[in-house]
Amino acid sequence: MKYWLMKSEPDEFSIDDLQRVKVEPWCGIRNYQARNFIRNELQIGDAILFYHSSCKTPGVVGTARVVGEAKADTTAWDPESPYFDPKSSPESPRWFQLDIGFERQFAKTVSLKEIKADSQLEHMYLVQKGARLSVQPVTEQEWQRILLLAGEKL
DNA sequence: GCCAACGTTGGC
DNA sequence: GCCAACGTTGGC
Repeated sequence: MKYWLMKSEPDEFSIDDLQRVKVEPWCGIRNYQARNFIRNELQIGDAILFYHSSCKTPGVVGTARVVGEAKADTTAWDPESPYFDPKSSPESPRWFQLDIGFERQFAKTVSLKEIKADSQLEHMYLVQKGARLSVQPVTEQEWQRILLLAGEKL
């Protein structure tokens, strides 16, 4: 089992939304590196740190799990969708999505500020300069450290 | 709202 | 294949 971090803008889709719907098709990824992770490396059962970005307190707010296989992102060929990409088609899909299931919401957000200040997390991809990937790998040590900072049981 | 750091596009 | 222009991300 692998560990990942996924970013979401809470104004668009928050951990509360995920808790409500239980399972969400994670679509709209339009970055090739993130696409490759989604399509090639994320597997059912993999664990996800759910991260809120572009908000008052950016940080990890809970966990989720991969619950579905990668499949073509149909929003890419929907002209009405904000994620429309004319270069993707049902015959040759360019973008992929997969189902994410709610796991837990932390009682306390592990803020980006805290993560940056933590010497054990200084190598996390998230805090590297210019790191913007919305889907990124996390080590088991980083996973455990984040849960510890959240005051959660592993 | 600003802007640094990237990624993408498209002319050449 | 180069690279300038443009678009996006996301913290502040």
